[in-house]
Amino acid sequence: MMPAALEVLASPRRREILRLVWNEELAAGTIHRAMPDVTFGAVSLQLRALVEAGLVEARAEQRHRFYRARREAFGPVAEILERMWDDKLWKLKLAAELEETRRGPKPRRNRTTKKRSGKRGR
Amino acid sequence: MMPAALEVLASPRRREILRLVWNEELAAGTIHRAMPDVTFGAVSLQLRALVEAGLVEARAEQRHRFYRARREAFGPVAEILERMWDDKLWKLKLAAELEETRRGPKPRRNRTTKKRSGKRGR
DNA sequence: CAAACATTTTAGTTTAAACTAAATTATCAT
DNA sequence: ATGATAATTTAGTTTAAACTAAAATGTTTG
Repeated sequence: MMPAALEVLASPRRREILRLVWNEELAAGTIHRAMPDVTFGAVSLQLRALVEAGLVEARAEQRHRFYRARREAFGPVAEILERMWDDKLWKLKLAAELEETRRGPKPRRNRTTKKRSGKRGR
Repeated sequence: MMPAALEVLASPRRREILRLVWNEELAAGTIHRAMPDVTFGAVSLQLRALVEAGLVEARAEQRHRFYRARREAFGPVAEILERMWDDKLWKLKLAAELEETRRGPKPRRNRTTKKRSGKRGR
């Protein structure tokens, strides 16, 4: 548990993702489907932050990338998080925080990355 | 330990303050003197955040206000923090983070709140 | 190879956090 | 009251986080 991890855990959005990949490995797309209020891109960026902090692992398989929590990396914090997720009151609190904490542009509607032409090589 | 506390712990500055008032009660001014790179006002605001999160208690005595950590409120996190503070490597990390994390206007120099006229009633 | 799918990356926008400077409040001493 | 000291509060500034939209990357399938 390094100081950086505390920063990562501060975000309700990242905690929400963490909860999803706590007990099972999930593909990025599956994680995104569980939080339709943000774009796929946003989820991908948060997943990156979690991986860089060493809290989550990624595994590529075919077109998918599967993510799961590295529970060993949490130490005593694992307990705190699990208790939070079990507690109904805290579930409500998380919902409220996600509402509040939404940053970036004002809420719009349909949240998948929109394709357009699809040309241009690098 | 509520979700809000995780947010509060995310700030290196607040963790620095917390460390100071972990084992002893200190006046706001004493705390500020220990971190001369920020103004008294900035310290006061962070103290407020810590008190509002229930992590720190304040006691008024004469012209002073004494602050101390409410260690009961930390649960398993207390251990994490104490280990962080004991660890020499983490001490270096904290210094680096404080350097990095300095927000607000670019660094200037002398950091006490400057007085001016001092009139004007409310 | 093109098209579809799964995901990441980039560039730019909005919002909130951490801060500063100054003003204000509060207490004590003269 | 006036002044000195201790701290808080307010208003405004800067920076970084969370996000969006679009483009890019990589993989599988026809």
